[in-house]
Amino acid sequence: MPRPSQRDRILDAYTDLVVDAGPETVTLDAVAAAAGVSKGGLLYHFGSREALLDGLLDRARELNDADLATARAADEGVSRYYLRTSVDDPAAGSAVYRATVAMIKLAATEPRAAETTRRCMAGWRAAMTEELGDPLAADIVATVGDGIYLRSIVGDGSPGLVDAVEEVIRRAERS
Amino acid sequence: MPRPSQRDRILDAYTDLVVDAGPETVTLDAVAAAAGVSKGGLLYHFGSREALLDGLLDRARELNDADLATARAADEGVSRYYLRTSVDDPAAGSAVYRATVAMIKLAATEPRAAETTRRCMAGWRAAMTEELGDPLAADIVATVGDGIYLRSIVGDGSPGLVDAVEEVIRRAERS
DNA sequence: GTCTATACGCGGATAGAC
DNA sequence: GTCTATCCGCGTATAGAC
Repeated sequence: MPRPSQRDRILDAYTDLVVDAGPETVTLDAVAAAAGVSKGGLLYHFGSREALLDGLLDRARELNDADLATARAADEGVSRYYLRTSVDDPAAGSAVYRATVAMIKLAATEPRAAETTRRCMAGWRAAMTEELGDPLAADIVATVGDGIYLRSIVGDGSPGLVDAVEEVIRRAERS
Repeated sequence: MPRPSQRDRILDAYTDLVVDAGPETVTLDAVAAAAGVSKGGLLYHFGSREALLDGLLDRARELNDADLATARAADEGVSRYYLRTSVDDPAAGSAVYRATVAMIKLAATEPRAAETTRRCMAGWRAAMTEELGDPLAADIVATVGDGIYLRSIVGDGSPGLVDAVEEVIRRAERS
């Protein structure tokens, strides 16, 4: 992994700010300061606020797709992988996780972000349906994962589910 | 029910705008126009943007509490009631539903909204735990409901779950 | 490539008429 | 109580130096 480009550093800063302050309060000034560049410098890399959003969304999508690929290749299976990584802590979370949370927070306001989020969710649901065979079981697992994301958006964890991933899947599968 | 006060009309307009455009784009001008008053008129009733937010949050909380009380009294039980009403369509939704969606969208940015949302969620979870006995089953049902809300935030329905409410609860309960 | 300085528009809030 | 007019601050974007 080469050292992160200036572009990536800026996107990292933007992502972090969105995750812990919310989209509305994030200004170009704040992003620039957090990334260690001036506003002018930021606007050299991303011509506008919208371009910055697109940058975040593109990267979120890439990270998501890579993560889904990893999950598909994992021994534990997609469902287990998804549920397990959904209960991560947003603050200490992985790059994918933080990008995803940022994307969802942005989705409350930006149609583009909502669209990208739907795409990502659909990918996971499809993979889980494929894996579990039973569409309803897949839908339950996917929805539980989505619920966990919503909770982290509102600053709530899902402690009860962390240790119950196996059992949740087992119950979802019963017919 | 007396005809809605001007205050309520304004809150209705604000709620609707947040639900279908997102918090970031909603200006006092837009709210005033939608409510059929001038910006000055709006600011007579709510002294600031923040006061307007508080108004929405207070009402959302009231509506939520009343809804929870209804659910507790319902023959079908809290879990079934919660899941069933969670799959409502946001556009055509009830007042509680729209207020809740608005609150969650606001939660992405406003700590106060996040706090209120957590409170509301906790109330439902508690009621379901009480009802089902099994904490994990309650947690699963609650999380599925939350996931359904997240989906409607990003403009996605949960068609597969609409007709499967009974079955979802049945599976969640299995131990 | 990155910075400083500045122009510009918009949204929030106030003052005061009616 | 509700309106119009106006002010002010802030955030985006541009121009141009280095």
